[in-house]
Amino acid sequence: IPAKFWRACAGISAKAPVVNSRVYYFPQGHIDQAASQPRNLSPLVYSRPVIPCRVAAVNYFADPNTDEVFLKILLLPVTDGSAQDFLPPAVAAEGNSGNGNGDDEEVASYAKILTRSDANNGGGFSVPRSCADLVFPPLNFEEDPPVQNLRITDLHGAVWEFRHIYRGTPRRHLFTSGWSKFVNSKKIISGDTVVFMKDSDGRMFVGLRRNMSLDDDIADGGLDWFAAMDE
Amino acid sequence: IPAKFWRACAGISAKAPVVNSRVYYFPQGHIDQAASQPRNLSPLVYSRPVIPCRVAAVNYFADPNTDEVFLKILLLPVTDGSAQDFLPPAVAAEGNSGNGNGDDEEVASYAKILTRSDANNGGGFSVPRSCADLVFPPLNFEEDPPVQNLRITDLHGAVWEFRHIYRGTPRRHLFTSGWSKFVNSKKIISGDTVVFMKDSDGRMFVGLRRNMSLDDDIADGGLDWFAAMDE
DNA sequence: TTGTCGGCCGATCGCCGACAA
DNA sequence: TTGTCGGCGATCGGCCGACAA
Repeated sequence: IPAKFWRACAGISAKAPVVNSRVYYFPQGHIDQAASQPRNLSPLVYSRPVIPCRVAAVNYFADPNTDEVFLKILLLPVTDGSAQDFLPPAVAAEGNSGNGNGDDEEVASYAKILTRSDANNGGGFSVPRSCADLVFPPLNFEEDPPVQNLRITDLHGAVWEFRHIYRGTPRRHLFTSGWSKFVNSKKIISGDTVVFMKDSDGRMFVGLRRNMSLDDDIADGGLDWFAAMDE
Repeated sequence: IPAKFWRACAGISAKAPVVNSRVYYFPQGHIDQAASQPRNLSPLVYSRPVIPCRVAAVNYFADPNTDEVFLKILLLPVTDGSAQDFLPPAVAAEGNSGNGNGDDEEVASYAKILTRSDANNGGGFSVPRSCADLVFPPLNFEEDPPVQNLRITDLHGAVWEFRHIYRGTPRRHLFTSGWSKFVNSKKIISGDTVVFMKDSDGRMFVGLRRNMSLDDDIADGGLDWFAAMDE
């Protein structure tokens, strides 16, 4: 997926490492915290607690089941001086747009944590005013009520249609038809976050951030298996 | 699963080989027709088109997803004369009741191919008269209407509850409440077959036979990878 | 005896404004 | 500005007898 969408979905606190920057890799931390055990690692990797590396590639993905975004980071150990400009072509093709692909283009985005009313009740979604202003096409307010159908693409390319209406007393923006199908299909629950995005061509996208805390479990700062080296 | 249930569900045309009988095994036929490739076979197996074998074990199973019954058959090649009474304990424990386990006990069973009304419409099931007589407890016909709740176990031990009622003009046996939940949960469609069974203790069971023919594709005689040898 | 149909009743879904935080 | 609630109309599931094959 494009890096700009990854950043919008992952949130401000998530940072992707810069390609060709140098980092420290902590094998034991990786083993402890990874959901799946890392594979294809030479036994030599475990022989030291920390390994200086160069970030050879960073690729952006969205989980096909949960829509959660994640990174694949290719690290190459640096022996401090030799052969540092060896650039493998391996991962580069897998996650499209590693970088340099329209990355300067800006993306308008708005993230909202879903309330119980958004996720469970009546099947509607209360659109925050600034979300409607920032990413959705302006309504024709001379209609009564103002209403439009939005076609929004998720991170896998599937298109979802939402009825966007401005009504009620006092007036507010709402998603009605199409919203509950989206919620049920994605198994979204209150506390999860939806991220609406619009690229410079006006195309709209939607991503998800799952609520990682039945009891505010994991701290907000990321679980890093690497740390940036001081230059 | 017990062999008696396997036989009731598989139908009259399916035949399980007799343990210790001699058969011919056709490796190429197995490879051609098997959904999954056979594993752990010595390359020697493929060196000949047909291999004389002894049936060492036959075990009865029901697919956890489709409820379809199937067999696991352990074949041992016979070298014609030597070491024929070598009996491995391998598969014997896996599918309970290989044989000899209450196999003489009789099972009343009734199989019905589901009509569109059974599978799609209104959510009811038209119980054939003889099915009700053979396997379900008799209703109290002095009630109006005669009605009872049946608790029927599937081949994985899960219990399903059906409301069995005798009503309508003219009177007929029907399943109402509980039937559609069963149909939806098992993904049953018209053309599939349900098999109702009752053991000698009056416990009732239900199995399924899926309709293997979008266009009456496969002939009725089984796909045998072995053939009985003449004695 | 039993497959299919239309009627109909109740449950659920989901769109709505009211109201208050 | 927006979260939650009760109302209520439309839709759907599913129980029913009628009727015919």
